[in-house]
Amino acid sequence: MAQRTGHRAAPEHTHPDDVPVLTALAALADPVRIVLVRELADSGDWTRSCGSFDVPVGKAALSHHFAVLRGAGLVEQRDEGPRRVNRLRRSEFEARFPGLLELVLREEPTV
Amino acid sequence: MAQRTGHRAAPEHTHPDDVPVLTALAALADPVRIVLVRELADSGDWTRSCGSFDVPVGKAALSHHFAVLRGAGLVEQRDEGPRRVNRLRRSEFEARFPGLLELVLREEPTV
DNA sequence: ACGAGTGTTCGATGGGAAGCGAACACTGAC
DNA sequence: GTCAGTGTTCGCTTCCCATCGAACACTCGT
Repeated sequence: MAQRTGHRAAPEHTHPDDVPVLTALAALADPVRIVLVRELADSGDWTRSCGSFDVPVGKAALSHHFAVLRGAGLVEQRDEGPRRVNRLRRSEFEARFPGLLELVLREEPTV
Repeated sequence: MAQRTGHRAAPEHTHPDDVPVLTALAALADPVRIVLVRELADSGDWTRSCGSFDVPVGKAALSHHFAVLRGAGLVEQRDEGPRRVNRLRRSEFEARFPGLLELVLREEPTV
């Protein structure tokens, strides 16, 4: 049931509070996803669509990475017209895993 | 070169300062290694030999896990007679990755 | 010198995750 | 309605990592 107004199925979200540490760590232990999180942190909420990130992977893989980030409570998504815009759940994630996000963000951008 | 007194080759260590974030995260993103770190945190330095941990893996895998932990700057090892005793590099790791270790330690022991 | 206890290394196996291309679904503009 | 743009899903391949068993190395008793 739920609304069948022709809208696209809303993405499933997981709140950081419901995320095990291992899931959070695994989500962040990937080069591509780290880039996504960093770029997201440098942008305003709801300003970046999924396709607007500078990562060397195709659409399919990208979609998968965002699913992982959602599942780890790191990213919130909202449908805005044809595209899906993102927001880093900074405060919520920080409340659940103090210091973790900061750690990933304030790190060597260039390896 | 180096002492050839018949001693076993000392294990290679990596200082936390030389460890990339990704390596640290990847090292902690494993159930077995998390248990090792937690048990190690609850024990005094140099009191636990490699074989004294309650993890459901064989010696070979265990040895590998400790190598990973060493490579991530999480564990220091010293040969003591026939066994290899361990120490969690708590303060050094905490200085390099503030909050990370605490995060892993103060978490649901039972999933 | 021998044997028990402890760890490491080697080779092989299995499973899971990341990647791609193609096909499909939805939105908005024309 | 049709088309271009955007993302998801599906099937498949590839690669990496965790694991095991067996063999080897070292230390310490006896």
